[in-house]
Amino acid sequence: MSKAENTKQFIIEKSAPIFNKKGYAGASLNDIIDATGLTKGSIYGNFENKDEVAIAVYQYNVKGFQKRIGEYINAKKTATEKITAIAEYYRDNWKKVFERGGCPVLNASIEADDNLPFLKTPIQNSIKKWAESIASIIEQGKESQEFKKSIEAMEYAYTFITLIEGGIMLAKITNNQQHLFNAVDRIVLIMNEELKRK
Amino acid sequence: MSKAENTKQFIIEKSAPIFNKKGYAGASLNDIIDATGLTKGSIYGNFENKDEVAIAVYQYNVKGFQKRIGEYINAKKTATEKITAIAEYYRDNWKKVFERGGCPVLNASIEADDNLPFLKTPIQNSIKKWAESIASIIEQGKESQEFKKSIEAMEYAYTFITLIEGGIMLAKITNNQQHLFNAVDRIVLIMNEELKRK
DNA sequence: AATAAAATATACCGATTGGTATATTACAAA
DNA sequence: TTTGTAATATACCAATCGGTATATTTTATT
Repeated sequence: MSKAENTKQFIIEKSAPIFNKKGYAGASLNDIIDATGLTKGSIYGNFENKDEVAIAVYQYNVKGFQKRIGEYINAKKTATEKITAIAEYYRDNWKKVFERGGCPVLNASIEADDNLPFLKTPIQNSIKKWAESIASIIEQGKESQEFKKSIEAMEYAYTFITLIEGGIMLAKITNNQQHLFNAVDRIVLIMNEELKRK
Repeated sequence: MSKAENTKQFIIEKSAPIFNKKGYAGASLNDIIDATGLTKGSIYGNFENKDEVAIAVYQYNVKGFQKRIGEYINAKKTATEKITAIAEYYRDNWKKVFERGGCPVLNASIEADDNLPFLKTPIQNSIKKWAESIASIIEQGKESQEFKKSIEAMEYAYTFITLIEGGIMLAKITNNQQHLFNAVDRIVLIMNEELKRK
């Protein structure tokens, strides 16, 4: 990695929690400067403008999340265990997730949908990718005879995301992680009651 | 209503969609000035500062939502019908909700939880109130023998809110209202499968 | 109609915003 | 070790930010 690429990565990593906590409009260049210890010239030498930083930070945040939950999922073999691992991930890591400012997908979605067109496409793509990765687990379950063949994998994937995001929002604002636990428990319940072959 | 009270209300109404779309950090005083046609002096003659406007606008947005969904719910008699009316409300009004910038509770929650302490208490109170109003419907259903006596009303109320908020977020950012429909359909499904006496 | 008070408008404030042009420093190749 | 270039720092910009002090207008009371 070149020095510039290194600095670029450094800026992204240091700015990541700022954008996720304060939002795009709330995160100022001075915040980035303070967090990195760099100067304005260095920021703008590595990024065209604030939008570019925001996009890079969003991608970084999502990638980090994918990696962390992916480790949970990939440690399991069966589809049943993998879906259960999603719930386990949030049970084990809700605190760290909250400390980082919550789910980057949720945060960016709420701010961007009416206001930040340049962020919408990256967000939409990341959600689609996320849903597809859950759907592929469900498809695996169908092939392994764990789940019913008639199941619409993508529909259930989006339902799971709905529960996760709603649960995070509710748990975070009320300071009560139980709401998130209930949400992810329901994912497991839906799997057992609707996906599983009986 | 005095003239000042009138102006205050006028400012709130005109600023409401701005705050709900742009967020607190994104909505500037100039936005409020443009939307109202008033001047800075008039704004600050009726509100102490921007925070006060934001709080008043949030209360107004929530109150409006409560009124509109309340009309749907109060038009029904049985608890079963009332819960179903929640789903019907979003099916019928998703477009208007989206045009207003989405759910004010969701929007404000995401922005405030790490960033706007002055808004957290109003949000927490409105969520609690919302959950209690759903829970009271469930309690009504328990008394009328529609629902099982063993049901934890508040827990289900929060699950329904989780589904609604997650569904709105997903539908809005993907431009696909079906995600919201699936979420509210699941509320009805949960009612039929878990709340109802068999 | 005169007057007091309430409401709104005007004009300004310092601080901060995102961004740029230029100067300086660090680094790699010869 | 010199030299060209890449990377970072400094210094500045106009515009906008939230907020305030004061002037003006509108309204209600007598």
